[in-house]
Amino acid sequence: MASADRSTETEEYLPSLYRPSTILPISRHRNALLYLIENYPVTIVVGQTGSGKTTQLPQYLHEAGWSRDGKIIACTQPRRVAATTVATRVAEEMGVRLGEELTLRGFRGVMQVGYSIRFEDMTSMSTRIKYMTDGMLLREALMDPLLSRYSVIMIDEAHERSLSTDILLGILKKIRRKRKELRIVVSSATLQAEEFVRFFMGTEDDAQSGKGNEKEGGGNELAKIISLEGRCYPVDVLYLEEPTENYVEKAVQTVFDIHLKEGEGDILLFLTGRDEIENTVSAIRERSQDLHHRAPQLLPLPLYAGLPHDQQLAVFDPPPENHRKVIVCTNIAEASITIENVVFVIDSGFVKLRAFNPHTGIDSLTSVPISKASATQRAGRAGRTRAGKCFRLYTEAAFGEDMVETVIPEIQRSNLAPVILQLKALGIDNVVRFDFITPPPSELMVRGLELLYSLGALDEYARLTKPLGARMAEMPLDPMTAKIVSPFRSQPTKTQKVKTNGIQLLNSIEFGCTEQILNIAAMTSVQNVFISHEGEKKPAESAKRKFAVEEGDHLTLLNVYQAFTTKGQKSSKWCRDNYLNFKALSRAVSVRAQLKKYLERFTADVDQARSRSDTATGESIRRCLTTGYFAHAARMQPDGSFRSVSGNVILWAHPSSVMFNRKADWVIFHEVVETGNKTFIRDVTSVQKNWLLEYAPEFYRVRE
DNA sequence: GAGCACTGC
Repeated sequence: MASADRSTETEEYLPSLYRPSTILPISRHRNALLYLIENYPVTIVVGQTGSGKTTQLPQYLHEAGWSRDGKIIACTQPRRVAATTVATRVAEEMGVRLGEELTLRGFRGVMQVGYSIRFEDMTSMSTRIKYMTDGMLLREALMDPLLSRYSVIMIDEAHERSLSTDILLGILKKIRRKRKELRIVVSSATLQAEEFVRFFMGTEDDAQSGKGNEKEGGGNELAKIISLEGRCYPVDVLYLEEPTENYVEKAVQTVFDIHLKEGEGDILLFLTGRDEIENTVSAIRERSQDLHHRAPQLLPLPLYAGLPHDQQLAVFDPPPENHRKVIVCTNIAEASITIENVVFVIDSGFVKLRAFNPHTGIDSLTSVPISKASATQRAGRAGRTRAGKCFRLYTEAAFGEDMVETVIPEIQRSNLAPVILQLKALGIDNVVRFDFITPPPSELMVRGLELLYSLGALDEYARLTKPLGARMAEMPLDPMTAKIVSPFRSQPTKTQKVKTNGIQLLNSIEFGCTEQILNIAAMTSVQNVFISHEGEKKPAESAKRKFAVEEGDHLTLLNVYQAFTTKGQKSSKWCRDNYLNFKALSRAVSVRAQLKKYLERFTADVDQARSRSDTATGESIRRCLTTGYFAHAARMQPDGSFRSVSGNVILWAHPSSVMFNRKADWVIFHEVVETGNKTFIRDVTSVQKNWLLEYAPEFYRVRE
């Protein structure tokens, strides 16, 4: 132990190129890992942060020959940033190992180690180890259903149970039956290891009947667990003696208690959202003025995903002399972002979680108690640099009795329309019987199937339609947006033919607005287009008004996109002057380019479509939007609220919408978010009632 | 008249 500790210290002085990877805890398990992977189809690696599994295991596999004969070792990550940083680091390490070829070091390393994320494919023919986002591997499965290029597929951070991870696990279990030589590695936190084993042990029929067994191989031959110790420092966990009514107030108080009574080290405070964070930062700043001017000072910094990028980076800067940083953050710092030098963690015990209600079709975003796994993860953030302390703003009894072990997987609380579409495109005809590690509730399945049917992506036998449904699945868009971008008509179903005199869902080419629809689809795919600098709300509002279009947000977003790419010349200065988010708009440009490539592949008529786009009117664009968003329709009530068509729910235009204080009758909207006690619709556009009846006759006939 | 956890293709 002593020697391990010493080498950890020296590590910080050494350039990363010479990082002595042999001292990582995983190196002791090298042979055991290789033995298991050689002899068992599935290996579950239980490893804490800092065990080195992500960086070392793919290298061991490479050295052991798993990348011979042109095969590739894949390692998936739930986040883009992880895929790129890990790949870069492993390329450096391998460069060192090829010591005699010093001049080729970086080159050789980068060529053998690559990464693939959306918009960035850093791989080549000679790539042997490939880090990638889990969503990217799923995309590849559309082209190569057996993922035949890969000899080993490691699903890293599987315990996070992202949508893509869960789908991949089911797909991999299926692939493994056809490719006995494929090796699957699942990396997991302690709590869920057994669940992964049970999943891979069970046959498909067992999954349906709810019981696993060990039929295949006649025993425990399929999946094995191996545990790696992590490398982190001990963290003292402290609880409240009495529960608190107001954790925000308690948090501020705890910050000052730590500041006055504890030693050096920064503080990480977990809260739930932007509002709470900004209020807390101000409260800490205000109360800091009471500190003696020569005593150590506090520097409170907000951190959440919606914060402009430069302000996010501020949390990594070393604080000025005589200052202690207090980073007040959302869940973003639980797994996505690591900040060095944090010694104290304050955990509110809450997180905002999204859940989809299949009866109303509404996504709610509400604050709920975290899971035990999350609490452990948050506490661990205090022990990355040296021994730390975690102050939990709840009682030990609440931890033991009120908190669930792990959070409900995303697949059990999401709109499944995109999942179903993806599975169908992967050739899974019977999605209800698909081998999910945890099957989603049937109401979610039914709702998803209904939506896809009404969009024309599935026929009355729930088969994927061709070309429309198949093409929709290929595009990186949600199904409703994919419908309006897709250049294909849906084939009328038998009942439609009878009931609607042959009127069908049209497409953007026929409406003559393909170019505009591409821009709108790209804009609704990015977040936070408008920025409001703190204390500058007024000028930001009037800047926004310049782009506003009376008919709604979609045409307003179209205006912004067109201004950015023409007048604004895609410049960051122009964005600043107009209170627009340069990064978001640049991303919209990339998304649009990508969507355009899909369209070009789908149809040779794009040029023709472009010439017709000059004649596009606001009305034709709004009509086209209606063909995809008819299920998201609502009607304004006399009091200014809206009543939704499906679920009959009271909705309010989001304050960011141009419809916030405008009169309208019928509208369609991109998304609904329920927060606290109000339900908001975002990206709202006015339409006419007869368009809804015209473009979605069956949907509205049923509703009436 | 007042507000948006986190990811990913």
